[in-house]
Amino acid sequence: MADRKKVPRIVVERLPLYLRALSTLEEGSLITSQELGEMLGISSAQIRKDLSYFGGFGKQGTGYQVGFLREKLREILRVDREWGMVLVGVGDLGHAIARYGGFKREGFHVVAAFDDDPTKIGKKIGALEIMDVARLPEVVNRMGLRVGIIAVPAGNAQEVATTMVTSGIKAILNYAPVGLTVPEGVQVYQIDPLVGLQSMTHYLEGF
Amino acid sequence: MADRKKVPRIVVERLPLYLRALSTLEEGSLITSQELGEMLGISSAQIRKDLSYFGGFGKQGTGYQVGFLREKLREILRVDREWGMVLVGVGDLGHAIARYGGFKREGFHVVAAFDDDPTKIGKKIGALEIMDVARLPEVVNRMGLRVGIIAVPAGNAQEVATTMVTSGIKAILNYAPVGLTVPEGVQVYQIDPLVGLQSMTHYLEGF
DNA sequence: TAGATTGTTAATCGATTAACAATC
DNA sequence: TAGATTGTTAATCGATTAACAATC
Repeated sequence: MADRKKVPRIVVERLPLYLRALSTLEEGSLITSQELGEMLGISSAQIRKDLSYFGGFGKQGTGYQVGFLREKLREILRVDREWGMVLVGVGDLGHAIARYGGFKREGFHVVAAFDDDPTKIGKKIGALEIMDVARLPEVVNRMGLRVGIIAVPAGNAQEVATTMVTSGIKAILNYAPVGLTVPEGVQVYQIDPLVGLQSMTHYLEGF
Repeated sequence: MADRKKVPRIVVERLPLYLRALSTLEEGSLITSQELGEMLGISSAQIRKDLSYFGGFGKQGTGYQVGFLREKLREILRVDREWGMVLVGVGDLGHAIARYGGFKREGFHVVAAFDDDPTKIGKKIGALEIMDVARLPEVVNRMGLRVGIIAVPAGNAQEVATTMVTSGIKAILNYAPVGLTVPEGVQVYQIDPLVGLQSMTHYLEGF
């Protein structure tokens, strides 16, 4: 019943996890914040608090209807539609990304792929023709794309990000191991496996 | 000068970023917390506080010696050595991971690769022969490995994680879109691009 | 020394948890 | 109604920032 106060980013980042857990359950069934919390290793209070930023989706004494809550979360996250994405960088990682079924299944589709390597341009990746990155602005504009994926080496990532932003991209999934500078209002989500490895090894005592 | 109080995980996860920034600088040069903060978009106070959990590495009035601080961070994170890693799941993503130069460059090497697909077992990935996942415990034990990477579908990830843990793995980089349950003392770092996409689209108003 | 920046303490800010009235 | 669980407020916890004495 809130919707007034600013929603912390960390709250928004938990909603996809709730969505993921709900999709393992029967549409028509009921679930309590307690049960959902146990599935995710999160307190029931946190789940109720998180949801309350966006409204009241449950029933006292009963819990939440799985299908209904799922629909509401999809609306909040705006994943109740299909999103076309532009991919820049078609190396090993780019190939894996373009082919990954987990994105498509959730409505995220790579609809254009770019590289700056002349030996790759013109080749196909699935049904997609790899294009010269110079054509990115034109394509993003024509297709009205808002989501971009960066899978180029660290040294080229900022340049690609800047091009994306000036072309109209508003959300960037960045696989390059470098922090990006983008204007206010543009989202960046950093995929950083090396940070993961390097922080985990800190805890490996005695090896 | 502290080293008493418990270090928050979020602090440990920032150290790799400091390390990354430092490696773009001259070994022998000096840097202030102010400058390092500007490079990373972090306050200078936070950098000094983070470092103070582990000791005093700077000089008042001067700043930090790049090479020295870098060495200290490498010790703290235990990345002042080579780490052998076991990879399970050799699909597109697994291939990209095994071939990724960014891990090797920082001393993280995939030294054994496994899959449960009979058509893949025996094939090579670079110099590595893909082995039956049934042999994982034996290999992890023999090679004394502590770090594992999971690149299997969501449905198999927990099973793989459990096998890894019973085999002696203490740190898991998990690319499967599912939360893992592991015993206390085992580290998990979740790579979750879909969470990234789904949380970013929330902010895309009016598209 | 004079100037500058660290390392640390205290103040602030924000997120999580606890508790319970509301209500289904 | 009686029992249960939400939604929300207040209390707690933890992380970030500000400020400054220490000191190079």
